[in-house]
Amino acid sequence: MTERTRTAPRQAEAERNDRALLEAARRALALDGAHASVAAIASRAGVGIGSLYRRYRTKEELFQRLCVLALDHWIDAAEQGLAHEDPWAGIVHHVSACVDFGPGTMAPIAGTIEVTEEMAARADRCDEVTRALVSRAHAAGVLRPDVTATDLYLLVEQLGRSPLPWQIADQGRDELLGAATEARARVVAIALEGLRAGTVTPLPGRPPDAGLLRDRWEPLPAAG
Amino acid sequence: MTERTRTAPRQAEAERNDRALLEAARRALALDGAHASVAAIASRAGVGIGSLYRRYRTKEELFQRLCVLALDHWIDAAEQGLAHEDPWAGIVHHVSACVDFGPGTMAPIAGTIEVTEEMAARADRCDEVTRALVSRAHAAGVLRPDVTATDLYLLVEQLGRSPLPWQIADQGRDELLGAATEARARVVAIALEGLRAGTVTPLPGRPPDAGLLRDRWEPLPAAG
DNA sequence: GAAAAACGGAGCGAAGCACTCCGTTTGGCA
DNA sequence: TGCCAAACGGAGTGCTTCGCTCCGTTTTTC
Repeated sequence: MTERTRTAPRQAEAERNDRALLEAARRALALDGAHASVAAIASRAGVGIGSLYRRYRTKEELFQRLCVLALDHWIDAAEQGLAHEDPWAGIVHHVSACVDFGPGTMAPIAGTIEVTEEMAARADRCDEVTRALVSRAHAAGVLRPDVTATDLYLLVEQLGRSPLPWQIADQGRDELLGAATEARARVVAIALEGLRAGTVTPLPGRPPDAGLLRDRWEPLPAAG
Repeated sequence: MTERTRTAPRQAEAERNDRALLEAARRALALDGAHASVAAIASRAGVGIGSLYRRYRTKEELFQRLCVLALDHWIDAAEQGLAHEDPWAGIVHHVSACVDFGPGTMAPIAGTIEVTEEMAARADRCDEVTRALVSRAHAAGVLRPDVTATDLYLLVEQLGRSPLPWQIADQGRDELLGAATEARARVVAIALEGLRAGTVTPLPGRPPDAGLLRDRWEPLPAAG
């Protein structure tokens, strides 16, 4: 098959624009949460509003797509972690990769958009793969035994919500961007160290229920 | 002086309202960042908009007051930490107390309000007292030596930005609120464990510059 | 029962929102 | 070279939400 994968230049631009849009949406969401506006996203991506709406029929559709990508990223990071021979290195890889993408960024829009089947399926797979990562590390004795997969999720969500790098980028203080990213990496390293086995102080309270993370996404039953 | 501190009932209500306003503002800021609206704050506090504006001439003034309170809280927590005999317990107390109040909540409005002298003075004192807490722990050998005061600040800011409890409260899922708070405490405990001396992996990169935290608050020099 | 003080919220002009519509630009092809 | 389809950017639209003012009401005091 001598299939020519020649991409038309206009089509290539469209693809670049799509990537820029999703990246911009991710940043806007990290900075402004649920109040992120389509105008801000398009402008940040260097793309006209018209082009945004040619690709996504509504703002909600764009956000849903972004959620799918974030979940995919999470799954990939976990699978790559499982591919590591060293279970501890697997955890480290997973957490670091997730924090960089920032799945916690999606949390603020929980409950404001409809959960598609695509999203739900990805979320299930997330649970699966994360639990596998955690139990392998538990079995190897490298992860503190009282940490659950839900604990890990919350930690990653928390660490990924650092607005500092994006805030600095948004303010145009580019000379500080490297320093901000480095600083965040240090915080992640500290937290990772706290996950290691061999600690003395047990975690407080009961292990968190996984439903805690899911329920946010369901529409509210009724108003009081 | 037999000064009668009898408080008029109407004056007591005013005080209660003020407290409710500040608490509501804190929550609104945690949930909506810089987009938090005065209407939402007043409504959440169960107070009329008119009453809000009788106490604070502008939204900015309210936020400035809130920043002062947050900085005071930070300072108090550090001083109480220093009062502990055990340097490690001091760190733990400081971090836990700060996360509960959530000074990281103020980060999103950095650069959108003018920094008053009151705020600047408090910020200086914060630096001072935090550095004291950290160096005492370093001297005692209980805090990992490569952690700086700025690292600690970033960690606390990060941990304090957990939106989960407030998000759940906002959605009216009160039955989950306790679980959410407990879950957050576990994450904090994990991070604290990572601060302990005796860890093997050194922190990546160079120690962060303190200016990283300050520059956000200064108005931008000019638009590109 | 009148003055003072604190209250809640309707209303205002301005700003911001999601989204539509359309004139322009670009590359492929006869 | 001229024409068409495709992708483009952004002004315009109706509507919501914003910060804030203004005012009628309620409560306390004397």
